[in-house]
Amino acid sequence: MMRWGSIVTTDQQGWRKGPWTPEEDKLLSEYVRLHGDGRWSSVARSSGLNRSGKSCRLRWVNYLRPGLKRGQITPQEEAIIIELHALWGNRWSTIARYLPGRTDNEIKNYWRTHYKKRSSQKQEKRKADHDHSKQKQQEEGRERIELANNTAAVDHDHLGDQQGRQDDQTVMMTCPTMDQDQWLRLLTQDSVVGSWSDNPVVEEELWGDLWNMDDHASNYINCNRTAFPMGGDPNTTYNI
DNA sequence: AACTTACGCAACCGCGAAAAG
DNA sequence: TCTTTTCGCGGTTGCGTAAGT
Repeated sequence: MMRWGSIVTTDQQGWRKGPWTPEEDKLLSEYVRLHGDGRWSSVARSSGLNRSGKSCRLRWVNYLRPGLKRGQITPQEEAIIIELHALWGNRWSTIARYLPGRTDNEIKNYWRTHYKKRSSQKQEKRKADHDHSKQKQQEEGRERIELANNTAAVDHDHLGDQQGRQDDQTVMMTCPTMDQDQWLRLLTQDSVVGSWSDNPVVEEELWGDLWNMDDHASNYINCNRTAFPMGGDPNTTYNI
C-alpha cells in the first residue's frame, strides 16, 4: 500500500522526501548491516541514499530495524502502555523500552488513536452533563497536584533515562510503597496486567481518570480504584 | 453503488540536549 | 568556553483504507 502520497519531493538541501521505496529500504538495510547504525549523517552521505540522516534514522528505527513486531497491540501491551503513560506521560521512547519490538512512534500513534479520542469524547459528554461539578473537581484536582508536586521525589536515573528532558520533574516520580523496579515487574506480570483492562467496572474508573489527566495529573498512579500522588503519603488515598 | 466519516500509520517538522570541533 | 553539528524525541500532518450511511 502506497502511503504518504505518491509524490517524492526534495527539501531545500536536495534530500529526498516522501515514501521510501523497496530499493531504498534495501540500500539502507544493507548499509546498516555492514556499518552499523548511528552516525546517521554519514549514512545519508555514504549509503548512496539521497535521504537526510534524520530520515534514514527514522526509517530504520520505525520500520527496518530487526526484531520489530508487526500487527495489533496485544491487551497486555495495551495495559503496559496505559500504566506507563500514567507514570511518565507522553514519554513514548521511555515507554517503548518496556515493549520490545514496538517503536515509540507506534505507541504514540496507538495512544492518540485509541485514547486521546475517547478521552475527548468522554470529556465532552461529562462537560455537558456535569459542567458545574467538573469545575469543582478540577479545582480540587489542582490542589492535589500541588500537593503531589510538593511531595514527589524526582528520580530520573533509576530507570536509565539519560535524556532528562525539561519537563521531567512533572512525570517521573517514586512510588511510596515500592521502588520502580518492583513496580515495573508488577506491571508486566500477566495477572496484574490483565486485571484492570479485563474488568469493565475498573476499566471505566481507570479510563475516566487517566483520560482526563493532564501532564501534571500524570503524577498520580491508580491502584485498586484509588490513586495516590507518587511520593505522597502511602497511608492516604487521593480520589481523582 | 456512491459518498462520507473515522481510523491507522508512515513520515515530516521543530525543538532541545549531547557531542564534536 | 563558545559555536556548530548531530541525534533523538514528541507533536503533527496527510493519505489510503475500512466502515458506515
